[in-house]
Amino acid sequence: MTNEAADETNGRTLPATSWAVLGLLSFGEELSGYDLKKWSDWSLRFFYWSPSFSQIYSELKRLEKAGYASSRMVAQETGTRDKRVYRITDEGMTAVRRWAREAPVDPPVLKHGPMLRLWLGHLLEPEQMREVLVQHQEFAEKMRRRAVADADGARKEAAWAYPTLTLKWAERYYASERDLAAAMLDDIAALESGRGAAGSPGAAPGKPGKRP
Amino acid sequence: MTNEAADETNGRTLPATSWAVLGLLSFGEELSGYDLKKWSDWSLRFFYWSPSFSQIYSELKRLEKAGYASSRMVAQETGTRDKRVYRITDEGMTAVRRWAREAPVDPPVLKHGPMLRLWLGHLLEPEQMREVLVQHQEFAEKMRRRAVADADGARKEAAWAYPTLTLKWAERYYASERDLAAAMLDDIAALESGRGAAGSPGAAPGKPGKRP
DNA sequence: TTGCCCATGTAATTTGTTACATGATTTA
DNA sequence: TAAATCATGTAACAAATTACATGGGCAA
Repeated sequence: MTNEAADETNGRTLPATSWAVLGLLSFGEELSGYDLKKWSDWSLRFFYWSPSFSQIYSELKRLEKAGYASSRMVAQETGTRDKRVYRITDEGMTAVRRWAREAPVDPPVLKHGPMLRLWLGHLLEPEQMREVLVQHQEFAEKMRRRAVADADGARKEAAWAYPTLTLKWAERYYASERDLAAAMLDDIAALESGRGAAGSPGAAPGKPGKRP
Repeated sequence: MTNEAADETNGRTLPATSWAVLGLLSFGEELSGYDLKKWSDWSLRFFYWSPSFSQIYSELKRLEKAGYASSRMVAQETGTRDKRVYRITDEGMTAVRRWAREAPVDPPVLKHGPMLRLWLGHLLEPEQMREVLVQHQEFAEKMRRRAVADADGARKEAAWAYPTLTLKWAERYYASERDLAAAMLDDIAALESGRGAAGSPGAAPGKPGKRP
Protein backbone atom coordinates (compact mmCIF):
# COMPACT_ATOMS: atom_id res chain seq x y z
CA MET A 1 0.00 0.00 0.00
CA THR A 2 2.81 2.36 0.87
CA ASN A 3 4.83 0.90 -1.96
CA GLU A 4 5.72 3.62 -4.42
CA ALA A 5 5.84 1.43 -7.47
CA ALA A 6 2.39 0.11 -6.66
CA ASP A 7 1.12 3.66 -6.27
CA GLU A 8 2.19 4.37 -9.78
CA THR A 9 1.17 1.04 -11.20
CA ASN A 10 -2.42 1.16 -10.13
CA GLY A 11 -4.32 4.25 -9.21
CA ARG A 12 -2.95 7.57 -10.35
CA THR A 13 -2.20 7.71 -14.01
CA LEU A 14 0.92 9.15 -15.55
CA PRO A 15 1.01 12.49 -17.39
CA ALA A 16 0.75 12.39 -21.17
CA THR A 17 4.45 13.01 -21.61
CA SER A 18 5.30 9.81 -19.75
CA TRP A 19 3.01 7.89 -22.05
CA ALA A 20 4.65 9.53 -25.01
CA VAL A 21 8.08 8.31 -23.88
CA LEU A 22 6.74 4.87 -23.04
CA GLY A 23 5.07 4.94 -26.44
CA LEU A 24 8.45 5.45 -28.08
CA LEU A 25 9.71 2.41 -26.21
CA SER A 26 6.62 0.40 -27.16
CA PHE A 27 8.06 -0.21 -30.63
CA GLY A 28 10.34 -2.66 -28.86
CA GLU A 29 13.81 -1.29 -29.28
CA GLU A 30 16.30 -0.80 -26.49
CA LEU A 31 17.16 2.87 -26.41
CA SER A 32 19.15 5.41 -24.44
CA GLY A 33 17.81 8.78 -23.34
CA TYR A 34 19.81 10.40 -26.08
CA ASP A 35 18.35 8.09 -28.71
CA LEU A 36 14.85 8.80 -27.46
CA LYS A 37 15.35 12.55 -27.65
CA LYS A 38 16.61 12.33 -31.21
CA TRP A 39 13.84 10.05 -32.28
CA SER A 40 11.20 12.17 -30.61
CA ASP A 41 12.61 15.21 -32.42
CA TRP A 42 11.79 13.73 -35.78
CA SER A 43 8.53 12.00 -34.92
CA LEU A 44 6.54 13.35 -31.97
CA ARG A 45 7.63 16.82 -32.94
CA PHE A 46 5.05 17.09 -35.69
CA PHE A 47 2.04 16.70 -33.47
CA TYR A 48 3.36 16.67 -29.94
CA TRP A 49 6.09 18.92 -28.63
CA SER A 50 9.40 17.21 -28.14
CA PRO A 51 10.42 17.13 -24.46
CA SER A 52 13.87 18.31 -23.44
CA PHE A 53 16.70 15.90 -22.69
CA SER A 54 16.41 16.41 -18.99
CA GLN A 55 12.74 15.67 -19.00
CA ILE A 56 13.22 12.51 -20.98
CA TYR A 57 15.79 11.38 -18.44
CA SER A 58 13.43 12.02 -15.56
CA GLU A 59 10.52 10.36 -17.33
CA LEU A 60 12.71 7.31 -17.85
CA LYS A 61 13.48 7.22 -14.14
CA ARG A 62 9.81 7.47 -13.35
CA LEU A 63 8.93 4.71 -15.80
CA GLU A 64 11.57 2.44 -14.36
CA LYS A 65 10.36 3.11 -10.84
CA ALA A 66 6.83 2.29 -11.95
CA GLY A 67 8.07 -1.01 -13.37
CA TYR A 68 7.16 -0.03 -16.92
CA ALA A 69 10.73 0.00 -18.18
CA SER A 70 13.98 -1.66 -17.23
CA SER A 71 17.47 -0.42 -17.84
CA ARG A 72 20.99 -1.73 -18.01
CA MET A 73 24.39 -0.20 -18.54
CA VAL A 74 26.15 -1.07 -21.72
CA ALA A 75 29.91 -0.79 -22.05
CA GLN A 76 30.92 0.65 -25.38
CA GLU A 77 33.21 -1.33 -27.64
CA THR A 78 35.53 1.48 -28.60
CA GLY A 79 35.91 2.87 -25.10
CA THR A 80 33.16 5.45 -25.29
CA ARG A 81 31.57 6.30 -22.02
CA ASP A 82 29.14 3.67 -20.81
CA LYS A 83 25.51 4.42 -21.31
CA ARG A 84 22.21 3.33 -19.86
CA VAL A 85 19.67 1.83 -22.22
CA TYR A 86 16.01 1.28 -21.52
CA ARG A 87 13.59 -1.36 -22.64
CA ILE A 88 9.87 -1.58 -22.04
CA THR A 89 8.67 -4.34 -19.71
CA ASP A 90 5.62 -6.53 -20.12
CA GLU A 91 3.83 -4.45 -17.50
CA GLY A 92 4.82 -1.36 -19.46
CA MET A 93 3.32 -2.79 -22.64
CA THR A 94 0.13 -3.66 -20.82
CA ALA A 95 -0.07 -0.20 -19.28
CA VAL A 96 0.61 1.78 -22.43
CA ARG A 97 -1.78 -0.34 -24.44
CA ARG A 98 -4.39 0.20 -21.77
CA TRP A 99 -3.75 3.94 -21.81
CA ALA A 100 -3.97 4.16 -25.58
CA ARG A 101 -7.21 2.22 -25.58
CA GLU A 102 -9.00 3.61 -22.58
CA ALA A 103 -7.78 7.10 -21.71
CA PRO A 104 -10.34 9.81 -22.40
CA VAL A 105 -9.82 11.73 -25.62
CA ASP A 106 -8.97 15.20 -24.43
CA PRO A 107 -8.65 18.23 -26.65
CA PRO A 108 -5.30 19.16 -28.20
CA VAL A 109 -3.38 21.96 -26.51
CA LEU A 110 -2.51 24.80 -28.84
CA LYS A 111 -0.39 27.83 -28.04
CA HIS A 112 -0.36 29.74 -31.26
CA GLY A 113 1.98 32.71 -30.76
CA PRO A 114 1.46 34.18 -34.23
CA MET A 115 -2.32 34.26 -33.74
CA LEU A 116 -1.89 35.87 -30.33
CA ARG A 117 0.04 38.64 -32.07
CA LEU A 118 -2.64 39.15 -34.70
CA TRP A 119 -5.36 39.13 -32.10
CA LEU A 120 -3.54 42.22 -30.82
CA GLY A 121 -3.73 43.77 -34.27
CA HIS A 122 -4.68 47.12 -32.84
CA LEU A 123 -1.09 47.37 -31.60
CA LEU A 124 0.50 46.63 -34.97
CA GLU A 125 1.04 48.25 -38.32
CA PRO A 126 -0.35 46.25 -41.25
CA GLU A 127 3.15 45.65 -42.49
CA GLN A 128 4.12 44.02 -39.20
CA MET A 129 1.09 41.77 -39.29
CA ARG A 130 2.03 40.63 -42.74
CA GLU A 131 5.56 39.93 -41.57
CA VAL A 132 4.30 37.70 -38.74
CA LEU A 133 2.07 35.81 -41.13
CA VAL A 134 4.71 35.39 -43.79
CA GLN A 135 7.16 33.96 -41.28
CA HIS A 136 4.56 31.60 -39.94
CA GLN A 137 3.73 30.54 -43.47
CA GLU A 138 7.37 29.74 -44.11
CA PHE A 139 7.58 27.73 -40.90
CA ALA A 140 4.46 25.75 -41.83
CA GLU A 141 5.77 24.96 -45.29
CA LYS A 142 9.11 23.87 -43.87
CA MET A 143 7.36 21.49 -41.48
CA ARG A 144 5.15 20.17 -44.22
CA ARG A 145 8.14 19.37 -46.39
CA ARG A 146 9.88 17.68 -43.50
CA ALA A 147 6.85 15.50 -42.90
CA VAL A 148 6.85 14.48 -46.55
CA ALA A 149 10.56 13.71 -46.51
CA ASP A 150 10.28 11.67 -43.31
CA ALA A 151 7.33 9.72 -44.67
CA ASP A 152 9.34 8.88 -47.77
CA GLY A 153 12.25 7.66 -45.67
CA ALA A 154 10.03 5.77 -43.23
CA ARG A 155 10.29 2.05 -42.73
CA LYS A 156 7.71 0.12 -44.64
CA GLU A 157 6.94 -2.72 -42.27
CA ALA A 158 3.39 -3.11 -41.01
CA ALA A 159 4.33 -2.00 -37.48
CA TRP A 160 5.29 1.39 -38.88
CA ALA A 161 2.10 1.96 -40.80
CA TYR A 162 0.60 4.20 -38.13
CA PRO A 163 3.58 6.47 -37.59
CA THR A 164 3.59 6.86 -41.36
CA LEU A 165 -0.09 7.68 -41.31
CA THR A 166 0.43 10.42 -38.74
CA LEU A 167 3.17 11.87 -40.91
CA LYS A 168 0.61 12.09 -43.66
CA TRP A 169 -1.72 13.81 -41.24
CA ALA A 170 1.11 16.22 -40.36
CA GLU A 171 1.70 16.95 -44.02
CA ARG A 172 -1.91 18.00 -44.39
CA TYR A 173 -1.98 19.83 -41.07
CA TYR A 174 0.95 22.04 -41.97
CA ALA A 175 -0.35 22.58 -45.46
CA SER A 176 -3.52 23.83 -43.84
CA GLU A 177 -1.59 26.11 -41.48
CA ARG A 178 0.20 27.57 -44.47
CA ASP A 179 -3.07 28.13 -46.33
CA LEU A 180 -4.78 29.59 -43.29
CA ALA A 181 -1.98 32.14 -43.04
CA ALA A 182 -2.45 33.00 -46.70
CA ALA A 183 -6.18 33.43 -46.18
CA MET A 184 -5.55 35.72 -43.26
CA LEU A 185 -3.16 37.80 -45.34
CA ASP A 186 -6.04 38.26 -47.78
CA ASP A 187 -8.44 39.16 -45.00
CA ILE A 188 -6.07 41.78 -43.64
CA ALA A 189 -5.57 43.26 -47.10
CA ALA A 190 -9.36 43.43 -47.49
CA LEU A 191 -9.73 45.07 -44.11
CA GLU A 192 -7.08 47.65 -44.95
CA SER A 193 -8.51 48.47 -48.35
CA GLY A 194 -11.97 48.89 -46.85
CA ARG A 195 -10.71 51.25 -44.18
CA GLY A 196 -11.11 55.05 -44.34
CA ALA A 197 -14.36 54.61 -46.24
CA ALA A 198 -16.43 55.48 -43.14
CA GLY A 199 -16.67 52.50 -40.82
CA SER A 200 -20.07 51.50 -42.06
CA PRO A 201 -21.35 48.51 -40.12
CA GLY A 202 -22.89 47.21 -43.32
CA ALA A 203 -19.42 46.63 -44.73
CA ALA A 204 -19.29 43.20 -43.19
CA PRO A 205 -16.13 41.33 -44.23
CA GLY A 206 -17.81 38.43 -45.97
CA LYS A 207 -15.93 36.79 -48.80
CA PRO A 208 -15.00 39.65 -51.13
CA GLY A 209 -13.16 39.00 -54.39
CA LYS A 210 -9.62 37.83 -53.80
CA ARG A 211 -7.98 41.13 -54.61
CA PRO A 212 -9.32 44.70 -54.61
CA MET B 1 20.53 48.04 -11.30
CA THR B 2 19.28 45.98 -8.42
CA ASN B 3 15.82 47.44 -8.88
CA GLU B 4 13.43 44.64 -9.66
CA ALA B 5 11.02 46.72 -11.70
CA ALA B 6 13.89 47.91 -13.86
CA ASP B 7 15.09 44.34 -14.26
CA GLU B 8 11.75 43.44 -15.73
CA THR B 9 11.28 46.63 -17.67
CA ASN B 10 14.50 46.43 -19.62
CA GLY B 11 16.44 43.30 -20.21
CA ARG B 12 14.75 39.97 -19.66
CA THR B 13 11.46 39.67 -21.41
CA LEU B 14 8.31 38.23 -19.94
CA PRO B 15 6.93 34.80 -20.89
CA ALA B 16 4.26 34.69 -23.57
CA THR B 17 1.51 34.13 -21.04
CA SER B 18 2.26 37.46 -19.37
CA TRP B 19 1.98 39.18 -22.71
CA ALA B 20 -1.29 37.43 -23.31
CA VAL B 21 -2.73 38.78 -20.07
CA LEU B 22 -1.31 42.24 -20.71
CA GLY B 23 -2.79 41.96 -24.19
CA LEU B 24 -6.23 41.41 -22.69
CA LEU B 25 -5.73 44.59 -20.68
CA SER B 26 -4.47 46.47 -23.74
CA PHE B 27 -8.04 46.89 -24.96
CA GLY B 28 -8.29 49.51 -22.23
CA GLU B 29 -10.84 48.18 -19.79
CA GLU B 30 -10.37 47.90 -16.06
CA LEU B 31 -10.76 44.25 -15.18
CA SER B 32 -10.53 41.86 -12.26
CA GLY B 33 -8.71 38.55 -12.35
CA TYR B 34 -12.03 36.80 -12.58
CA ASP B 35 -13.14 38.94 -15.52
CA LEU B 36 -9.87 38.23 -17.28
CA LYS B 37 -10.25 34.51 -16.83
CA LYS B 38 -13.76 34.55 -18.22
CA TRP B 39 -12.80 36.69 -21.14
CA SER B 40 -9.73 34.63 -21.90
CA ASP B 41 -11.93 31.53 -21.87
CA TRP B 42 -13.95 32.77 -24.78
CA SER B 43 -11.22 34.48 -26.78
CA LEU B 44 -7.65 33.26 -26.23
CA ARG B 45 -9.02 29.78 -25.86
CA PHE B 46 -9.37 29.29 -29.59
CA PHE B 47 -5.72 29.73 -30.43
CA TYR B 48 -3.93 29.98 -27.12
CA TRP B 49 -4.70 27.88 -24.09
CA SER B 50 -6.58 29.70 -21.38
CA PRO B 51 -4.48 30.00 -18.21
CA SER B 52 -5.95 28.95 -14.86
CA PHE B 53 -7.29 31.46 -12.37
CA SER B 54 -4.30 31.18 -10.15
CA GLN B 55 -1.92 31.82 -12.98
CA ILE B 56 -3.82 34.87 -14.08
CA TYR B 57 -3.61 36.20 -10.54
CA SER B 58 0.12 35.68 -10.40
CA GLU B 59 0.66 37.17 -13.85
CA LEU B 60 -1.24 40.23 -12.69
CA LYS B 61 1.05 40.55 -9.71
CA ARG B 62 4.05 40.26 -11.93
CA LEU B 63 2.72 42.84 -14.36
CA GLU B 64 2.02 45.26 -11.54
CA LYS B 65 5.49 44.74 -10.11
CA ALA B 66 6.93 45.45 -13.54
CA GLY B 67 4.97 48.68 -13.71
CA TYR B 68 2.90 47.48 -16.66
CA ALA B 69 -0.40 47.46 -14.80
CA SER B 70 -1.87 49.24 -11.81
CA SER B 71 -4.59 48.04 -9.51
CA ARG B 72 -7.08 49.38 -7.03
CA MET B 73 -9.66 47.90 -4.71
CA VAL B 74 -13.25 48.61 -5.50
CA ALA B 75 -15.94 48.33 -2.87
CA GLN B 76 -19.07 46.68 -4.18
CA GLU B 77 -22.38 48.54 -4.05
CA THR B 78 -24.50 45.72 -2.77
CA GLY B 79 -22.08 44.65 -0.09
CA THR B 80 -20.36 41.94 -2.14
CA ARG B 81 -16.79 41.30 -1.20
CA ASP B 82 -14.36 43.97 -2.40
CA LYS B 83 -12.35 43.15 -5.45
CA ARG B 84 -9.14 44.26 -7.05
CA VAL B 85 -9.28 45.57 -10.59
CA TYR B 86 -6.37 46.09 -12.93
CA ARG B 87 -5.70 48.62 -15.62
CA ILE B 88 -2.81 48.80 -18.06
CA THR B 89 -0.34 51.66 -17.58
CA ASP B 90 1.31 53.77 -20.27
CA GLU B 91 4.51 51.80 -19.79
CA GLY B 92 2.47 48.64 -20.16
CA MET B 93 1.01 49.83 -23.45
CA THR B 94 4.46 50.74 -24.71
CA ALA B 95 5.85 47.39 -23.65
CA VAL B 96 3.10 45.22 -25.10
CA ARG B 97 3.10 47.18 -28.34
CA ARG B 98 6.85 46.72 -28.53
CA TRP B 99 6.50 43.01 -27.86
CA ALA B 100 3.80 42.57 -30.49
CA ARG B 101 5.91 44.43 -33.03
CA GLU B 102 9.37 43.16 -32.34
CA ALA B 103 9.33 39.77 -30.64
CA PRO B 104 10.58 36.95 -32.85
CA VAL B 105 7.87 34.85 -34.46
CA ASP B 106 8.28 31.50 -32.85
CA PRO B 107 6.50 28.34 -33.87
CA PRO B 108 3.17 27.38 -32.31
CA VAL B 109 3.24 24.74 -29.62
CA LEU B 110 1.00 21.79 -30.32
CA LYS B 111 0.26 18.87 -28.02
CA HIS B 112 -2.14 16.77 -30.00
CA GLY B 113 -3.23 13.95 -27.74
CA PRO B 114 -5.46 12.23 -30.32
CA MET B 115 -2.59 12.08 -32.82
CA LEU B 116 -0.29 10.68 -30.17
CA ARG B 117 -2.79 7.86 -29.69
CA LEU B 118 -2.99 7.14 -33.40
CA TRP B 119 0.77 7.23 -33.74
CA LEU B 120 0.60 4.27 -31.35
CA GLY B 121 -1.84 2.54 -33.66
CA HIS B 122 -0.03 -0.78 -33.25
CA LEU B 123 -1.48 -0.86 -29.73
CA LEU B 124 -5.07 -0.27 -30.78
CA GLU B 125 -7.90 -2.04 -32.48
CA PRO B 126 -9.24 -0.26 -35.57
CA GLU B 127 -12.51 0.36 -33.76
CA GLN B 128 -10.71 2.20 -30.98
CA MET B 129 -8.83 4.37 -33.46
CA ARG B 130 -12.09 5.31 -35.08
CA GLU B 131 -13.54 6.18 -31.70
CA VAL B 132 -10.65 8.54 -30.92
CA LEU B 133 -11.02 10.23 -34.28
CA VAL B 134 -14.77 10.56 -34.06
CA GLN B 135 -14.53 12.19 -30.67
CA HIS B 136 -11.86 14.57 -31.89
CA GLN B 137 -14.00 15.39 -34.87
CA GLU B 138 -16.89 16.26 -32.60
CA PHE B 139 -14.67 18.46 -30.47
CA ALA B 140 -13.38 20.29 -33.54
CA GLU B 141 -16.85 20.89 -34.88
CA LYS B 142 -18.02 22.17 -31.50
CA MET B 143 -15.12 24.64 -31.38
CA ARG B 144 -15.80 25.75 -34.93
CA ARG B 145 -19.40 26.48 -34.16
CA ARG B 146 -18.43 28.38 -31.05
CA ALA B 147 -16.03 30.52 -33.04
CA VAL B 148 -18.81 31.33 -35.50
CA ALA B 149 -21.23 32.20 -32.71
CA ASP B 150 -18.70 34.40 -30.95
CA ALA B 151 -17.83 36.20 -34.17
CA ASP B 152 -21.51 36.90 -34.73
CA GLY B 153 -21.87 38.31 -31.24
CA ALA B 154 -18.63 40.29 -31.41
CA ARG B 155 -18.54 44.04 -31.09
CA LYS B 156 -18.35 45.80 -34.40
CA GLU B 157 -16.08 48.75 -33.59
CA ALA B 158 -12.83 49.11 -35.46
CA ALA B 159 -10.75 48.23 -32.38
CA TRP B 160 -12.35 44.79 -32.37
CA ALA B 161 -11.70 44.02 -36.01
CA TYR B 162 -8.64 41.89 -35.28
CA PRO B 163 -10.13 39.76 -32.53
CA THR B 164 -12.97 39.14 -34.98
CA LEU B 165 -10.49 38.23 -37.66
CA THR B 166 -8.81 35.66 -35.44
CA LEU B 167 -12.22 34.16 -34.71
CA LYS B 168 -12.60 33.72 -38.43
CA TRP B 169 -9.19 32.07 -38.50
CA ALA B 170 -10.33 29.81 -35.64
CA GLU B 171 -13.45 28.87 -37.56
CA ARG B 172 -11.31 27.71 -40.46
CA TYR B 173 -8.73 26.06 -38.24
CA TYR B 174 -11.29 23.88 -36.48
CA ALA B 175 -13.03 23.11 -39.74
CA SER B 176 -9.68 21.87 -40.98
CA GLU B 177 -9.12 19.79 -37.84
CA ARG B 178 -12.50 18.21 -38.37
CA ASP B 179 -11.74 17.44 -42.01
CA LEU B 180 -8.29 16.11 -41.21
CA ALA B 181 -9.88 13.67 -38.79
CA ALA B 182 -12.30 12.59 -41.50
CA ALA B 183 -9.44 12.07 -43.95
CA MET B 184 -7.61 9.97 -41.42
CA LEU B 185 -10.69 7.85 -40.87
CA ASP B 186 -10.63 7.17 -44.61
CA ASP B 187 -6.92 6.37 -44.52
CA ILE B 188 -7.40 3.91 -41.70
CA ALA B 189 -10.28 2.26 -43.50
CA ALA B 190 -8.10 1.93 -46.61
CA LEU B 191 -5.27 0.49 -44.57
CA GLU B 192 -7.58 -2.06 -43.00
CA SER B 193 -9.21 -3.10 -46.24
CA GLY B 194 -5.81 -3.53 -47.89
CA ARG B 195 -4.57 -5.71 -45.07
CA GLY B 196 -4.35 -9.48 -45.28
CA ALA B 197 -3.82 -9.27 -49.04
CA ALA B 198 -0.06 -9.82 -48.66
CA GLY B 199 1.63 -6.62 -47.51
CA SER B 200 2.57 -5.60 -51.00
CA PRO B 201 4.60 -2.40 -50.93
CA GLY B 202 2.96 -1.35 -54.16
CA ALA B 203 -0.33 -0.88 -52.37
CA ALA B 204 0.59 2.69 -51.46
CA PRO B 205 -2.33 4.46 -49.79
CA GLY B 206 -2.69 7.32 -52.20
CA LYS B 207 -6.11 8.89 -52.46
CA PRO B 208 -8.39 5.99 -53.20
CA GLY B 209 -12.08 6.43 -53.86
CA LYS B 210 -13.91 7.64 -50.79
CA ARG B 211 -15.45 4.32 -49.92
CA PRO B 212 -14.43 0.76 -50.77
C1' DT C 1 -30.75 26.94 6.95
C1' DT C 2 -28.44 23.96 4.16
C1' DG C 3 -26.21 23.36 0.08
C1' DC C 4 -24.41 25.41 -4.08
C1' DC C 5 -22.42 28.65 -7.11
C1' DC C 6 -20.06 33.22 -7.69
C1' DA C 7 -15.84 35.49 -6.70
C1' DT C 8 -11.28 36.08 -4.85
C1' DG C 9 -7.41 34.64 -3.72
C1' DT C 10 -3.06 31.52 -1.45
C1' DA C 11 -0.34 27.20 -0.90
C1' DA C 12 1.45 22.96 -2.33
C1' DT C 13 2.75 20.27 -6.02
C1' DT C 14 3.92 18.96 -10.61
C1' DT C 15 5.73 19.77 -15.02
C1' DG C 16 9.07 21.41 -17.89
C1' DT C 17 13.18 24.43 -19.17
C1' DT C 18 17.91 26.33 -18.97
C1' DA C 19 22.22 26.25 -17.18
C1' DC C 20 25.83 23.65 -15.72
C1' DA C 21 29.23 19.54 -15.25
C1' DT C 22 31.80 15.85 -17.26
C1' DG C 23 34.39 13.13 -20.27
C1' DA C 24 35.41 10.91 -24.46
C1' DT C 25 35.70 11.28 -29.73
C1' DT C 26 36.08 13.37 -33.93
C1' DT C 27 37.73 17.14 -36.99
C1' DA C 28 40.32 21.24 -38.17
C1' DT D 1 46.24 20.32 -29.79
C1' DA D 2 42.37 23.10 -29.72
C1' DA D 3 37.66 23.30 -30.80
C1' DA D 4 33.43 21.20 -31.88
C1' DT D 5 30.35 17.44 -31.04
C1' DC D 6 28.43 13.31 -29.02
C1' DA D 7 26.57 11.51 -24.88
C1' DT D 8 25.09 11.49 -20.26
C1' DG D 9 23.42 13.34 -16.72
C1' DT D 10 22.34 16.90 -12.33
C1' DA D 11 20.82 21.22 -10.25
C1' DA D 12 18.48 25.36 -10.17
C1' DC D 13 14.73 27.68 -11.69
C1' DA D 14 10.38 28.95 -13.97
C1' DA D 15 5.77 27.93 -15.45
C1' DA D 16 1.38 26.07 -14.59
C1' DT D 17 -1.92 23.09 -12.27
C1' DT D 18 -4.65 21.30 -8.39
C1' DA D 19 -6.06 21.68 -3.98
C1' DC D 20 -7.38 24.47 -0.45
C1' DA D 21 -9.46 28.64 2.13
C1' DT D 22 -12.88 32.16 2.54
C1' DG D 23 -17.06 34.64 2.43
C1' DG D 24 -21.21 36.46 0.37
C1' DG D 25 -25.66 35.68 -2.28
C1' DC D 26 -29.24 32.75 -3.78
C1' DA D 27 -32.18 28.68 -4.48
C1' DA D 28 -34.19 24.35 -2.45
